[in-house]
Amino acid sequence: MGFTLMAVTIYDVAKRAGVGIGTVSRALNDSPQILPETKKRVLKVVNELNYKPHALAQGLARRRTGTIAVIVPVFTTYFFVEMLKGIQHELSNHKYDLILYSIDDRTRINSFLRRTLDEKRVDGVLFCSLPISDKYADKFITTKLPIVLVDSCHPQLDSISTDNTNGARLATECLIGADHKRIGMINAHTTSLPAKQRLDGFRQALTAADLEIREEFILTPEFLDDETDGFTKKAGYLEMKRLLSLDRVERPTALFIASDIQAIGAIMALQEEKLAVPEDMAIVSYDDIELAEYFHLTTMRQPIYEMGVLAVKRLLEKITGDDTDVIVEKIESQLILRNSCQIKKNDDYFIYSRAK
Amino acid sequence: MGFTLMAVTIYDVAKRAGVGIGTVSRALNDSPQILPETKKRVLKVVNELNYKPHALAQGLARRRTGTIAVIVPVFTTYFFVEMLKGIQHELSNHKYDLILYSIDDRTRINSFLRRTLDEKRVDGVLFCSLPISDKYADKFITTKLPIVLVDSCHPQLDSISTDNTNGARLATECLIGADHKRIGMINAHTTSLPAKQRLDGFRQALTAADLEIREEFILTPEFLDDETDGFTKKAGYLEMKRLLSLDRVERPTALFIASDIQAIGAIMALQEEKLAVPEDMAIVSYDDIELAEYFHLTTMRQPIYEMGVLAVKRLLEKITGDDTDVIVEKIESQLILRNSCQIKKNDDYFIYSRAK
DNA sequence: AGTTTTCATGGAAGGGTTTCCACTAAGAGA
DNA sequence: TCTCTTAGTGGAAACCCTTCCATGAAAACT
Repeated sequence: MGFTLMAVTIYDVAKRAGVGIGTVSRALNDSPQILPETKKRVLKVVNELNYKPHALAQGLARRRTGTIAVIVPVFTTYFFVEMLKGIQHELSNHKYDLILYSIDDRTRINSFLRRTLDEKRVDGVLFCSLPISDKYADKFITTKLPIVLVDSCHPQLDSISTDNTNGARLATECLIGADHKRIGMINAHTTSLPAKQRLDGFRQALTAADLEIREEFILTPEFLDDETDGFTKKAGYLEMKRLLSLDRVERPTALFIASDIQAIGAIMALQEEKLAVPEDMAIVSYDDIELAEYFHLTTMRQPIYEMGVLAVKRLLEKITGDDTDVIVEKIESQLILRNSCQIKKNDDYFIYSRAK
Repeated sequence: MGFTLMAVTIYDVAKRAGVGIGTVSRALNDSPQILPETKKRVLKVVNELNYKPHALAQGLARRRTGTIAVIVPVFTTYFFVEMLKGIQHELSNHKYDLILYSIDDRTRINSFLRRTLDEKRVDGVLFCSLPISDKYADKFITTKLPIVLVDSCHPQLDSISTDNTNGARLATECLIGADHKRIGMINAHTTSLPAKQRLDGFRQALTAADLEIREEFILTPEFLDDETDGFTKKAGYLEMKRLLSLDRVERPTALFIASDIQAIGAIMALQEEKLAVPEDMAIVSYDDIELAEYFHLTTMRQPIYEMGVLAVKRLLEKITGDDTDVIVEKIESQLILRNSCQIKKNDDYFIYSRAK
């Protein structure tokens, strides 16, 4: 069959099938405005010539591209991979392609957004784990370019995120339930919204249990690394070191740590002092990354994959029907119980061990 | 400024600047065929109207899209994340966008390739860790759509991959250097090219050291899971169990395991029998995934990030200059020495501990 | 001063679709 | 038999750019 060498267009198909180009287009796009037999004949020729519409030309004419943008911070972590998988999976059910932008410098968030808005290369945007300014939120609204925030939020935009405050409260309650009285927290920088919310939840739990909140037990990393907001192993290690410099009887017996990766750093600091988890220090953390299982961390798992799926579903709703109301969806996280926090028997927490 | 509401085109700019559309185009594309002052005036208007070329229209007219496709198997693993990071990073240096296709069913590899070929949505393809058939290799050649294989290869196509055979040989030599005589291997399915090559390297090392190759010490997972080729924790666990059913004096004292994740499964099997690494069983594995550090695995690290970078560089060369010769690049891996394989002193292996 | 070359410019053509409008032929209704 | 719908079709226009060709003016020649 040697003709496929030069691009075959809709005109070639039309000529060979003895019809007009409009008819070919109708045959291909399931238009009702076409005689079934004509359609059949056209499609036969389409197959013979192995004709495939040119995606760009289609996009230009249709004013939609069949592509969405996914903007994430540079993704080393399990978190984004899992989210991307959810997004990909759901997207592939709907014949959309995905253009991936990963941002390695937060000062350039806006330039990414502007480009996405201007170039008209995509039909919608998933904006993940990054803050969006009011100015750009507005631009998306006036331009009517659909956007859904994932693991982030803004009053005027659709978003899917987890309830960090509530999750942190649950995590802390787990420590309270194990009868700890002196409970502290290692947090990340509160410039990060999740960090701020997790702190709120921590406070709420203590208050509700009538426990004293001792500000010196709430630690925030001192050095500032813009990309990570302090969600690093090193930050956890250093803060734990700081805590351990306190006299034994004076320091907390249990800690809520804002992320697993910090918890792992903290555990290393404990190991250096030959201290055991949970006997010398009970720990509950957040995220349930892959490593958490190996460190027996009791931790809050976020349904990341599902967030990706939901975000795509919502985005496609906005793209197809022009649904204008704003839906802010909060997803509950789940406590994964492992050994880092001894808990009294007969508690009814859901016990889980990652299946593989 | 309120005019940006309806899409502003090159005609709007031309009219307002009092020039023709050709001139606007020339001003934007750094053509030498334009008077500097005219250019200045046009660019001023471009700014005033916040004009941005429509990416699709540009692509259609230029016959290139500024986008490349990256095709990977469904990516849970560190490996692909790292590779994607390398790719992204290098790509962003060159103003190219990335469309990500992740394949979750290998029987559909060809349909993905065909689509990429037909739709003309991308200027080039990076095809990662997947086999490509002769038929499609041919199609890429005749269509002249640039493609670079990463972590995979084909005689007629450009590729960047690591030297698995040599890497496996190095890994095995590490065990030989520690004076082990009964050395076995836990492999993955040899349907996977890397698995096959790692087995070759293993054999070469033993032969070169005049050690007997005992076929019963070479284990391959029995159950077949098409997506993973047996590179799983479970596969490692089961094969180690099988090995441990041998009498103690009869079984190997050291193992080369085809991947870290299998090694971790294997270690769990050892732990169940209260056996220690490396005292009861020395292990060297492959990949240096994030978990490897926590299990003190001596393992071969592949320069994955760099492979991504190199692949992009090569692909862009093929896209811009139409360089027709085929370059097959092999990258050396590096042995990361940790505790899972005791080694004699004064060996000159490069000692490394992952910096963070 | 006249002729040729060079250079900046305008705008048509082309890239490959979809969509809309105009047209025909056949079917329905009177 | 004649008119009014209606269904199916063809193709121009629109989508928005780049590129090429023609044009005219200025610069460089003779």
